[in-house]
Amino acid sequence: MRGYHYRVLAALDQYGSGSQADVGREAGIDRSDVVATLNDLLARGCVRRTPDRTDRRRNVVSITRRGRAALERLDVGVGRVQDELLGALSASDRAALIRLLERLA
Amino acid sequence: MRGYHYRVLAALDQYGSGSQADVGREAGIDRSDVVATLNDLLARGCVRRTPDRTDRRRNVVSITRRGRAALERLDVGVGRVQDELLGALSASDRAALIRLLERLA
DNA sequence: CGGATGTCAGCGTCACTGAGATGG
DNA sequence: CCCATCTCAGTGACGCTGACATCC
Repeated sequence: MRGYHYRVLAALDQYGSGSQADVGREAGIDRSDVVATLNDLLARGCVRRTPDRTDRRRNVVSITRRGRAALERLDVGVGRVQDELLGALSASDRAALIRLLERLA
Repeated sequence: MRGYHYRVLAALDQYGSGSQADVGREAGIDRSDVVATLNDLLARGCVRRTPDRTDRRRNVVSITRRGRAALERLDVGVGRVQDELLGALSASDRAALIRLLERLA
């Protein structure tokens, strides 16, 4: 899986089901790229895509049990990489860096 | 111009002339990509590429007057973008962020 | 011989644009 | 009518790999 898959799964986990456009906005991914990413995740059984009957333009996307399990594994990996990347920093330095970056964001 | 062009010009300005492999190492760019980047810069008259007579495997790359002028214009633009990006931070916050990032690097 | 250099072709990822069809 | 949504095709930038010929 790539960054796009991780971001989509994380967005679905955090914000719950939504239209593809919603997912794109939450994950910071262009609508065009959401399509292909969801196709991949669908092939892996990580998400569901069901037409919205109240608004026939939309698909409602939701995360599956497999998707949640995959997300947990990815979180572990991301945490490990993050610890390695930030290994040179103390806990308070790490917090300071995150605070500064959040202000930029 | 793209990031690669900027990084090559900046490396030549900082470290002086060198082989293409040197430039790549200084700018953090793969040897393969250095070739195409130098071709572009050559077409713009920003660099020179001359065979090294003491080591016939090498080309010696150096920055031209045009290249230095281009680099100065790019520096201005980068500075403006940087000020905009970091606008939310005080001077001391900015210094703190840079120090933390340098430790990661 | 091992190792460095320059070059080329190709691939994967992220990010964006433009267009079209459908529907609110 | 305007606007949102989903989809597709294409492009650019960055970064990397593998291969090859050449030369130290």
